[in-house]
Amino acid sequence: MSKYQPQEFEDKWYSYWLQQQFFKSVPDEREPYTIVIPPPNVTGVLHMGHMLNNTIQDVLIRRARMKGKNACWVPGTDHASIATEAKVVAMLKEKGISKKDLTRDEFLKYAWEWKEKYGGIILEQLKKLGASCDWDRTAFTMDPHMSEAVIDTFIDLYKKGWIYRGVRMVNWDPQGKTAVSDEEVIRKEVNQKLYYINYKVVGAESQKDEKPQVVIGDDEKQEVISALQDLHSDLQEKLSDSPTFGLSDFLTIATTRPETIMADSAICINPNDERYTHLHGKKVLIPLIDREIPVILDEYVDMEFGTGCLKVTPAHDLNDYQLGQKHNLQVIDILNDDGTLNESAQILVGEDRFAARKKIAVLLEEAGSLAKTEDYKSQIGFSERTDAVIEPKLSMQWFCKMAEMAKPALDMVLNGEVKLIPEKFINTYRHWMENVKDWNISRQLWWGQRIPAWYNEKNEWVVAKTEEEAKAEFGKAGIAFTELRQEDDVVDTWFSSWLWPISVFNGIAEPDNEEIKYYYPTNDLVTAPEILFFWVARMIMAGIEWRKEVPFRNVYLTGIVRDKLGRKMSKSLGNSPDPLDLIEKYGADGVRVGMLLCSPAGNDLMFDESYCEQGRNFGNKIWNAFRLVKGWEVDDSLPCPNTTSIEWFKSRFNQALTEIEDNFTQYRLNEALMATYKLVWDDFCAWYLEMIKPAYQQPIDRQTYEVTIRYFEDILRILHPFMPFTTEELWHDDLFGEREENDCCIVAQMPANGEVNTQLINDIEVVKSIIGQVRNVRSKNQLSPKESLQLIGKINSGIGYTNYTGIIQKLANVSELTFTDTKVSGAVAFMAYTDEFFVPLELNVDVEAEKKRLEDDKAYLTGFLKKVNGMLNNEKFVANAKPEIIENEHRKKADAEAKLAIIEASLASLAN
RNA sequence: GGGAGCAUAGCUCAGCUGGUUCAGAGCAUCUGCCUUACAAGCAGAGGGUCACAGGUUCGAAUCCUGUUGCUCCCA
Repeated sequence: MSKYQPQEFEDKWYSYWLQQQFFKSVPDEREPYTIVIPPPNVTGVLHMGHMLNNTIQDVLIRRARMKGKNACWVPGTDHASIATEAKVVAMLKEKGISKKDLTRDEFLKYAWEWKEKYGGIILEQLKKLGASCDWDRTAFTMDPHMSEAVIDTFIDLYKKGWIYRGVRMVNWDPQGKTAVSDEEVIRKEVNQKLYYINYKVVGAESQKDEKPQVVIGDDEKQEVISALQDLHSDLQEKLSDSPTFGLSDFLTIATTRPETIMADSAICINPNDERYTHLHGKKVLIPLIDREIPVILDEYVDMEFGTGCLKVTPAHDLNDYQLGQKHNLQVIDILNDDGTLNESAQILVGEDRFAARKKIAVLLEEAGSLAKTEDYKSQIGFSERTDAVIEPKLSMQWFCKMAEMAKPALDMVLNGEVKLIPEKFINTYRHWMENVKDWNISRQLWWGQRIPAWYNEKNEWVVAKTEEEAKAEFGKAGIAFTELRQEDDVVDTWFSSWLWPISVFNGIAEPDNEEIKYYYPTNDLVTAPEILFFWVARMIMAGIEWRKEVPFRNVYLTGIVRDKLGRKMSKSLGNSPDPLDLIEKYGADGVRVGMLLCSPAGNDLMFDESYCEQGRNFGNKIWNAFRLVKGWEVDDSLPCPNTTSIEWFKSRFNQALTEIEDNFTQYRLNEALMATYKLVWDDFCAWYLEMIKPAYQQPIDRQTYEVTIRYFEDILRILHPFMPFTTEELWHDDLFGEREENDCCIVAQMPANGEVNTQLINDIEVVKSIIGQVRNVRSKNQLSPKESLQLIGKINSGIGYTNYTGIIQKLANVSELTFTDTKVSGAVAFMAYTDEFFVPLELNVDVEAEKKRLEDDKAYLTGFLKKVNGMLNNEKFVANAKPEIIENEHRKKADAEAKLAIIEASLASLAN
């Protein structure tokens, strides 16, 4: 056997598993265990987030398979309408083809070609990781039956009155030329400028020097009046710096978007704003285009912000839109779908919104209407898909009502039908579900499921699955038509992926089919918290709506993969390693282990390549342990000297098994892995193998050999979910004898729980401590490990050392272990538990150092005892603490007193 | 601005509903070893006022309040 080179056997075993159809699942008598993959974007390539996510899913699915469940992991991709359409448009552009010149069908043909060519890349990459998906089930959100489910559910919701159509302010992506949902808008803080712009007040040529008209008939109030007039003058003076107040024939607004002034419908001020009472009922002129707009009053305006005058642009701002609705303002849309200015703007027509912003600032400056500019930071929305700045835009869209569906979906999480792991996400979930807004489901794209709505020439419309049915609907309603036109928009991709756990089993069209009944609800969903609302919440809604049952029992929310500096790994930052390079470098098993080592559930993980290195080193350790065992010759005439070691490891193994099981139950995969890691590395390799290992080139007895091979096989089983390739490779070594074609680690049964001899485990802990201390004596006295020592024990505990002398002698290199009832003088002494041990050395023992060590121990124990006694003498403690805790304190006291007595005795003997 | 969460060794994290002198694991670091399974290793060692300040309690990393710092979500 050669060095550990995992790359040499990974592909071989993956092909073998495929060939043996081990990933394939068909309904049978066994209990199902099902995971549907969060379908990666069809345009995507594997990134570290996928690596983490799919490693976890594969660990879960492999473990379930080995526990005798019918494990089914359904893979697939989603069609990612915006991202894919953008890719296809870009590809066509390179070929010199413009989307505008294509018909819908022609475009879709190109899109499908693109999808067939590139759409499967990410799934191929998952195979490198070892993902044991049932590839025969690979689904795509635009597969015919998946699309049909989307259309059917659309119609169903429409009939329930939960889908409606209306003009709304939507998040417009001018680059993707489509609306996107609120959840697809990413807010970022951006440095901007705040432009202060003067609007001329109509019919207010020269109020500047006028004193306020005060009409009071009472002469006696004259004093008050002149005082008021003085106050006014003072104010004028004080505020003369401010453009707002200097000229009462202008008002000044502050805006970050000067290019939209041509779309203004009003200026709004707060009625309580005393600075502006003179403007009530007035009209102003928009600079540059001189269109007259009213000044309106609304308490919505924040008097503190800017100048307190708000330009109202209903077509281009959500809040302004609402204000406009309230005050019946005109809506003037000056932007084209691509973000350029249209004819309604009158000026700068055809310019891009950002170019227009710069130019209009110059124009305003020249016209003397720009009072000043200031730097300003604010939150701007960006499209998740194209990163274009989102433009609030009014348009006709399709919406799905959420309130009715949100309620039961919330309840299912609150009552534990669906568990979120970690639980902290329940709060976030609840908050969102209680404040859920209607879902804009239409997208102005071609790639996706086309909305099944049909229009006649007058734009009257019906919702129907086919044109024929639509015609029938028109007929039924008695509405005339000559020709029907289908809605151009498609539905949001999430409107198909929310059906994913149902539609991959064709559960919408055939709700009673065998597969959906067997596999649904699925068991675990593993996904990122970012899409808790986008996707998870909506899948729960859809599940309840169409299956009357939640789609999964547990949602394991992974963290975000960040780099060492805590930055999210992303392509644009270039701080993400290529997962395939990592696999090449450390092996798939090493990367899998590396990912899991640093991924506590729900917390972000600070990924570093060194974790993969640790994973690879672990693989190497296992590999070499195997080489050791493989190299042994068996001599059948030898008796078995290792019964204690053999029994000890069995107990330790069973103990660890429980611990691992427990960690899995709580989805603490990193801890399950660490428990496995320590069992294998520390207990098996460092202790057990060392205990039983025959001397160099010596044979081993039959019994130890056979047992150890069985242990090794069990170890491969528990390691398999984490390290599938290495374990499968070793599984097939002829050390284990001939194996049937389908006898593979991947389908082996997980070891069952067994008995744990706690006494033995505790004893061995003491034995380990003895071994450690003998080694210490050696290194402190600069003795070679090869030099064997004598060891004498004075046993005060009840531990029966006869079973352990062999182990101690072997691992501590002790030539002779004897026992005595009296202290041994002139030897190095140490304690293990309450037993004393002496190592007689040729050289002089440093009595002073020995004394100091004992004094230190004594001081420690005295302090310890003092504390324990303090507690036991404290009436309140005895009165309040639980009995078992008090009992424990008594035991601590007894232990400490026993040790102390021994130390005292040692000190006394040293004094002689 | 509203809400949630986090703060423990150089790093990544355990530490459950207070109770061993409770402060722990892995990695990293340091020291000594190429001891024929493994230097991708072996044998040892060091390292923390559990963010800060109060409080509750016989007892606080753990519960409460405030402060600071960071993160996320929503507006």
